[in-house]
Amino acid sequence: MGPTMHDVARVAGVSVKTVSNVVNEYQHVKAGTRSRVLAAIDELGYRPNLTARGLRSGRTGVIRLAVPDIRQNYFAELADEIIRAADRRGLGVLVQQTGGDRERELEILAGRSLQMTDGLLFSPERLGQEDRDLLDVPFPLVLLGERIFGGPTDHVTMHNISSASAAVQHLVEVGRRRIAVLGAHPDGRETLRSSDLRVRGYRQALDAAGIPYDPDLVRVTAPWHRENGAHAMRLLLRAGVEFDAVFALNDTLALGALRALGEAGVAVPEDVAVIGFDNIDEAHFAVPSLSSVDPGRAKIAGIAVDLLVERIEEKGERRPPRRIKPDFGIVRRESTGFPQPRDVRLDDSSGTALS
Amino acid sequence: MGPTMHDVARVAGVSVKTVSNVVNEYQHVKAGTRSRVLAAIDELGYRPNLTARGLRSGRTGVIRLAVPDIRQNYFAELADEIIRAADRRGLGVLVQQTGGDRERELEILAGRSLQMTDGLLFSPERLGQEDRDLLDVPFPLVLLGERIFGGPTDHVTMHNISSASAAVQHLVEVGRRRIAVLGAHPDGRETLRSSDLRVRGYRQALDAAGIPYDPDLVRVTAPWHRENGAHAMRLLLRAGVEFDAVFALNDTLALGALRALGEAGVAVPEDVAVIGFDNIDEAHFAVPSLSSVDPGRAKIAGIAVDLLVERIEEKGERRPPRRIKPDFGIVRRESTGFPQPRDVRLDDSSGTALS
DNA sequence: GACTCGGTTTACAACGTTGTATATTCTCGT
DNA sequence: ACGAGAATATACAACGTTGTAAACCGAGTC
Repeated sequence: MGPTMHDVARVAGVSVKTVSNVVNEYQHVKAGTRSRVLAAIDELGYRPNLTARGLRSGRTGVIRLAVPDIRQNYFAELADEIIRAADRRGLGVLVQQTGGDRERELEILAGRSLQMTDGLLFSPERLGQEDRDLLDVPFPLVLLGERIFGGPTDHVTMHNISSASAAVQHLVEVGRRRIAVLGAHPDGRETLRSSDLRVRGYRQALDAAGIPYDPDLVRVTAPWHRENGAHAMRLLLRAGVEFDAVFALNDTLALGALRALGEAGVAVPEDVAVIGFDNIDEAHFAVPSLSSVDPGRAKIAGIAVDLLVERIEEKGERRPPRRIKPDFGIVRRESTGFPQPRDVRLDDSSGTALS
Repeated sequence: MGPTMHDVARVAGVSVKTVSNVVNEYQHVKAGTRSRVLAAIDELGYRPNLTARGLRSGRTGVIRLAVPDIRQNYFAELADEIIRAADRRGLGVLVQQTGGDRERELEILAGRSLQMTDGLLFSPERLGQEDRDLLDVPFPLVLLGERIFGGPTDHVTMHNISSASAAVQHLVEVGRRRIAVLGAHPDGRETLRSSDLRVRGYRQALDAAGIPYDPDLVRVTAPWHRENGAHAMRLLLRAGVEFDAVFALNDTLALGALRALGEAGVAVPEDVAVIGFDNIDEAHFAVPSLSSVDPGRAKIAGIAVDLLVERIEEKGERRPPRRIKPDFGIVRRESTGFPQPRDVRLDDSSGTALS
């Protein structure tokens, strides 16, 4: 254990509180005293004990981020943005993984595990609308993603329907009419999962373009891993259904699909155009480079941290929960016939929505 | 702020210490007392305050992991393994990023930032052998990676030379003799960086196979990003140097190289065989799938956490620093002519049409 | 020279927990 | 019945920090 304020106080010949005042840059400390204390701090190599400070203040300066799996590109990139945003505000980020396990997600909410943190950013993968009441937890919580709506917490999500619709519209604009979907969810009923929302956007775009809906083109694929994208693509090719474009509900599926198309000798984008969702870094470097929906990840991270900090600093009255969706954009790349990557910003609802 | 032990004690009609004893599963508590306390805990929804516990015990149950950039596959996968290993031991992981910035790396070591942690796992990217003395820090530290050797701390690294040599030997075994290297470092002198070590392994393998060394085949490429891999590959193709294989010093470079080879219409592995290093998840799903060196990441993570825990629990005398290198393996995939077994794990219903 | 009033410094308690030492109760053998 | 010794429960202090209130100091005022 390093030296404490008491050690510094003894060396400098002052009281502990004076040391504390110097450390906390309190105004009314005489210059001479200050420099004596600073010298002692330097001499002893004193560092404030944040645990003790945390006990006094009730704050730790650390927030938790709980995601399904940090290896998934989307979450790695999200974590990166969140760590940066938190760092700018002087906060550390403790990362936890649920591995897409419902029990683990419940544990996270129960605060059963580590709670030496000021708040939680939570991106659930198995909890659903029916678990909404579990979100009423006794600590600051901001929800990420689209599995639960209308809960008692702040919620940062994306324009799933309209951005999916814009993606499909982009395929229509490059002349496609038989557009397959990869990544639908087995459950027939339309729910509030992102897969269902994105499929809804797909149907809206078809309607708007006057293209009939063909259920054979909507392929069930879960979970959204690369191999599943490839597998679903192979099945679709084998099924003999005619199609000239693919809308993959995330980039990872799309990259798997690119692989399967490559294996089968199908040219992209000549024979089949492909667009993904998430705009992960890798989309830029795939062969061919992958067009995608950019959901505004950096903004999502910044807003999420801001909301959480707001909640942490909230005194008495709790303001009502907010739901925020950043702007999205369609990134046109080779897989839909745009050789030079060009980022185009679209927005169906001018500015950050607040609901 | 939630209820404290004092609240529980009052409700249960016992002393705080008895509550503490129940919470800590101390042996000698009468069954009746225990159940009364547990009932009170339940009624109030009491949760122990880990900050206070940390102050008493001097332990926080949290370790820091500092890596250059969590978005890089290697580090995401390393972080994943470390979070799992730490979780198994009841530890949380606070993730920090240095962004490959020397100043940030120095700050990390200075403990200037957050030190409400029990120890640090540190993977530097800019510090080098000359900074060895800076590693003598007043908190438990385990070093990851190969930028600094012989420092005063425990160090988990890999068999860079022999595994690189094995990779090249694998290329020789599949009949290649003109083997290019992607990812060498500009600095001429051989140092202890992983790039230099891996190039040394390359030369050893050439010597062993009786293949002459051709400096034109060793391409300087830094940093190790996908686009640089593609760029270096394009330059090599344009340079008119003859080659029938590529050893990329990491998988990310190799994936970039695959892209450039694809663009140029060069067949992999028929015209050029490619092997990478790190065996990131993505190598498995590239087109074609990428052969690679598996450095034993899971073991690295487990050992690193174990060493750190050992240091944290160390009482008086400090044992001398250890250096540990897990076993490595060569993973043979399509890019060196080994067709990939289709091991697909999926949902029952995956890949089918929605209707 | 007593008095006021800021600036400066201090002692003390408190944050919530657990180790130590001590007190109380129980169990058992004689 | 009566200790001996174990089992059970308690009071108090301490971890390192900071808020509170009070004390101290020096200079200006009457």
